[in-house]
Amino acid sequence: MSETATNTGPDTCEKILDAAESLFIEHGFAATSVRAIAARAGVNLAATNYHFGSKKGLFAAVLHRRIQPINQNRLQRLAGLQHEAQVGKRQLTLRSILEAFFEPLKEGISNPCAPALIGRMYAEPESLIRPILEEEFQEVAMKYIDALATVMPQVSGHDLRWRFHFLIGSMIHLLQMHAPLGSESTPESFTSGFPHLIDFVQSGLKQTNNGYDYD
Amino acid sequence: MSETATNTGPDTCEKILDAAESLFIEHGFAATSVRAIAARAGVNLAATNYHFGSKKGLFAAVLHRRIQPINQNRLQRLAGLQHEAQVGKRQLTLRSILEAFFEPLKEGISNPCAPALIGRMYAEPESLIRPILEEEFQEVAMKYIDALATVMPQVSGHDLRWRFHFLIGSMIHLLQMHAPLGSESTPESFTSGFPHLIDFVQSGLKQTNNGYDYD
DNA sequence: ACAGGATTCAAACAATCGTTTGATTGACTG
DNA sequence: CAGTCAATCAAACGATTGTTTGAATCCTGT
Repeated sequence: MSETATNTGPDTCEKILDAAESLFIEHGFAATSVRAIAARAGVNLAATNYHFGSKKGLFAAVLHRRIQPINQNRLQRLAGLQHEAQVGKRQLTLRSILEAFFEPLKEGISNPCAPALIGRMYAEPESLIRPILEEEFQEVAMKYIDALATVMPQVSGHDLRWRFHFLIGSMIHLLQMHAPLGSESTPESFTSGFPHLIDFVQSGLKQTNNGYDYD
Repeated sequence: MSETATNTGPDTCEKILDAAESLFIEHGFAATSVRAIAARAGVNLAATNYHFGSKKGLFAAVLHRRIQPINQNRLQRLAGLQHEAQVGKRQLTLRSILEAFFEPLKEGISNPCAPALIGRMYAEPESLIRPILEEEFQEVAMKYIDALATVMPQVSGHDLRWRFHFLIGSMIHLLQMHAPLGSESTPESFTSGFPHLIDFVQSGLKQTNNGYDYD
């Protein structure tokens, strides 16, 4: 993995990462060939194996480049919220936690296709993404579930984990932009669906169903 | 596609479908070879192309075999509910609609891996599954959204479609059994997560957030 | 200017891919 | 029994797969 980036213009590694990213989003991991990646990147076929070891290594690198800053942002925001709550400046709320979790997806990311990439990631076979997912995501999930537990003390840890699970599912489905059946899958449909996502999962997490009111 | 099933034992077509199904679930479409399918099915390599035309044709057949009875069950149940409501026997409720939509997934299906297959389906590239999805799913989605609209008249059609979209996402995430991070992915985790799914999406659909109560 | 490590290159590696072919089998019909 | 058609078979088709090789080239530090 090259560390020298003194030259102007995109580094070879970055060119490969960019090309691989777009192709993985489009066709998935297995259906994307290393040759197609090298061709789109405009580099030699052997460059991929030289810089990333293997096709799987490249896949992990592509994911890490996008997920890392998002999760770092998530942790920073959550820590900020918890600090504000501790000094009594502003109390921790469910919605503030959800916004801290979701908004890093749509802002600050250099490339707007980062959400699409994360959506596609969940579409790969478990054997491929499970190790990556545990490595990249475990800390964030744990800390956010803990934070949710503090604002929803009446919900058991077991139930809360399930609800968080469906939160992820709703998010992934928006990121994959399996558009609402019939409508178009545009980049804007992600940002426009964003408020709906927050409202949906907020209600799902709270679950104010009183048990008798089922209509 | 053979129609003669006078012999005892599984038909060649069924053996291929069973083998393909398990392999598609395990590795996805692109990462599953026709040779691996034929080997697991115990049939000749050429049998797949003979009976299903192509690998894609086999994929569509595998999906159709599982989705068709589920969606038929969904439509029957919904029609039954609407009939009961029309004759005043029992009024239509949100939960009854949700149960009519979800329960066909876990019952009556000959093979318990049908849910897993549907989960995997959504993991394939759009270009592959979009036509299948529109063909198999459009009617059910439309009718259920209409039914939801009658029990939630205060929600606009636009909002309702988004909420239904997240309902699907939550369901898919459970079907794919991307287990709650760290825990095991077992067939039982699907049935045990089922009530949580219904509770979650029921709250998400209703959205009793009053706008001021955010904690 | 020169040595030396990092990078790029064309070419080839063995393996596997989806699909097709043409012969062979088996069961049923006339 | 002869004839017919669907089904199965071994074998091969050309194309593409991920990866490796060894020489050529670039860039840096002395």
